[in-house]
Amino acid sequence: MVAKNQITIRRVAREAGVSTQTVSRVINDRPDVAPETRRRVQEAIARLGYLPNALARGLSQQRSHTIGVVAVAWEYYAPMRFLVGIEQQIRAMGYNMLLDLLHHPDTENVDRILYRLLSNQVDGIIWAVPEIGNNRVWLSQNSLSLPVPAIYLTMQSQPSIIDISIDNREGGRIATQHLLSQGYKKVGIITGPIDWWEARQRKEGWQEALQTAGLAAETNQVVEGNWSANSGQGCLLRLLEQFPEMDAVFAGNDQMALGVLQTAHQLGLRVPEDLGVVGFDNIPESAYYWPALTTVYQPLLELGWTAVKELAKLVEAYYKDEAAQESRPILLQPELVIRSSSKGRSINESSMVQAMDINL
Amino acid sequence: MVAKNQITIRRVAREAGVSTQTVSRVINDRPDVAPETRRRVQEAIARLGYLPNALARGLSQQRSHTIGVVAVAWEYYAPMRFLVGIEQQIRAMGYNMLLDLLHHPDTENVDRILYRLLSNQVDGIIWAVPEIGNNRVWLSQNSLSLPVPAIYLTMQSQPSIIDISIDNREGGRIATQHLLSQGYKKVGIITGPIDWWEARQRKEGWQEALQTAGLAAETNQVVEGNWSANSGQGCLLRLLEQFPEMDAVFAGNDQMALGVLQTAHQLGLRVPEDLGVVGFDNIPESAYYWPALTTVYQPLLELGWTAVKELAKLVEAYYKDEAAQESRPILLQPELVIRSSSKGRSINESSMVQAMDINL
DNA sequence: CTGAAAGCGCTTACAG
DNA sequence: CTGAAAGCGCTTACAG
Repeated sequence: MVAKNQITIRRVAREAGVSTQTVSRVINDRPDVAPETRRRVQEAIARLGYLPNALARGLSQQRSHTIGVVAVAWEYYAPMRFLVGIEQQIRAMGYNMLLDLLHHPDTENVDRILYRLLSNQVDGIIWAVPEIGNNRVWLSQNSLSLPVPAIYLTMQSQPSIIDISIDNREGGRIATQHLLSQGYKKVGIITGPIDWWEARQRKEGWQEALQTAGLAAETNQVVEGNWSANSGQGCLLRLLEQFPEMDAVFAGNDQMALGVLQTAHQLGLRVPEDLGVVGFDNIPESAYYWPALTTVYQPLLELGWTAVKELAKLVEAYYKDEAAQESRPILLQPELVIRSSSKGRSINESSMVQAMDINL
Repeated sequence: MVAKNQITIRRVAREAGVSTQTVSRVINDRPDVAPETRRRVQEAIARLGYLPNALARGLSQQRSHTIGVVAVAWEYYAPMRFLVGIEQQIRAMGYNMLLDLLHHPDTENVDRILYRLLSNQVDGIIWAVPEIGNNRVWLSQNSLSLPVPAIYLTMQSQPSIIDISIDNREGGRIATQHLLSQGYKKVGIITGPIDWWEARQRKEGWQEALQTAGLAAETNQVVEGNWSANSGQGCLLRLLEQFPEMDAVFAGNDQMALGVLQTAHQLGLRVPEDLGVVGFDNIPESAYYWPALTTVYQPLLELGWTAVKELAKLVEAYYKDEAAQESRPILLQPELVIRSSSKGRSINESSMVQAMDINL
């Protein structure tokens, strides 16, 4: 073992002429230390550049002040965005963040991840992985035996599990209703992969809006994409084929909407005059698509913040041995962002001018 | 303290009828254990669901097997992308990843971050923060006293510091040279914020390409953006004003190039006939811009992988007390991705058909 | 091949 | 207000 020459608490104690537990009291800001003693200790700490060993502290305190975060290693905007929110809040609350990324969130084995997290004695876990197919089954088998508090993001609520999600159903509903309010009548949908909970929810919202308006929501109006811009292209072509009278389309995310816009150009379809388009996510670039994209904003940072705050409550209760308070699923509300791509079938100004109004 | 009822090594030892150090030998896969003993121990571990306490192990081994990663909390593609690469490799090599995100990478105080990382006894640090303004000065004051190995990403090389970067200068050069090879002669540039090292490097590459071709690279051909699509819009307008004869523009990233494309549409400028456009990054959506964007691919995942591998070498050498091997800066090469936005001033087919060839 | 003992660097009752 | 001692759960020479 290489001597790191790390300064220990013992060294500080000797330097300040006090016992180690007095140094410990000062470090942990306890009140029961004489002012003069405290000063001497602080001075010794500063002079020696003492850095408390968090491993030792964690071992003796039986907690690490570390939160384990499991997220998805994808290049899409949303997962990365709420990861940032999570990190911000973890930082603000003084915890450390141990990060694991899943590369195959639909199938990846969860045990290995939990093993590492628990082995590192995390105080709690945030499972920021969207529900896809059966990737929640381990929960019903395991969750009760998870020895630390956990919060789950983006999933169908289950009994005795605390989850936080964006209200995707409502998002799909307001997106579709907006199209209807602009005079579009035949609204198709390009869903995300339908084994994703979020994709299904957005589709249900679309359906609800159409049915409320007394309009059809048939299977020929639906095509399933895979979130990529590329799939948006193919999906629009298929949709036009099986639903030729379509005058508007709701795409399950902004990337697919981008594919739709490009393909519309290629086909000579004018957006929004011939085809209204609405996306989902409000990625920063969507305001600069051509035409600027109407889309649904998700409070992703807030999602991350909320997750950490809720988890922290559970963790503190856990260590104080309080009864776990009644904690129920939280649903954050999305908001419609109206831009040029959905300006209706009959407008006077050219969409160009509108876009310039908005973006320049 | 709440009893977590955690199974300890002592409990396993009792269960298997051996000493704790024999259990330890089995856990750490040491050869000197009798087969039958090993079996009994493994069986006890499985039966009890024993999970080694990484904190205790770290404390006694004087190392945590954890790598501290400091990155930038931005929504841009590149920083998030190499973060994924870093995570993959950290995982593959069996380390844990302690993550800190900077929200103001240009000014943020570094001490607080280092304090937390070192306090957690990280084996090494990856500083995945781009060089901006003076945000490297702390290095010259501190680096020699950093008690653990560190690797820096995306910065101007400095003596006795190991850094890994994409060759941004070369990227700028091939982007510009490509425009020239397509027949464009008056190439403007929209740089990123010029206090960013990457922005300066890309600009130097642009300059070099023009000068090599015997063309001018004057200040009126240069405008400084801020990486956002929004700034791409304003920058194009300014550029057209101060450099009216411009027939092509090299944008410092894809988002700004997107702003250029949209503004060109709004002004009635045809891309690529009236204006060639090249971006930088090759974000996934860039293939679906209108027209599809020519851009420069950066091996970002590889950047992350390489950083971790190099750091691991240093860490292992450090713990074996070997001399730190000669380790010098690494420069990864970018690649040009040719699409429709730079197809030259005089082409026969419409750009629409070309785009369809490529994307559909 | 196996185990008793000491040690990693902290914190925690407990006593004064 | 302060300190001696024990303990957190592992691993490491050392001895046999």
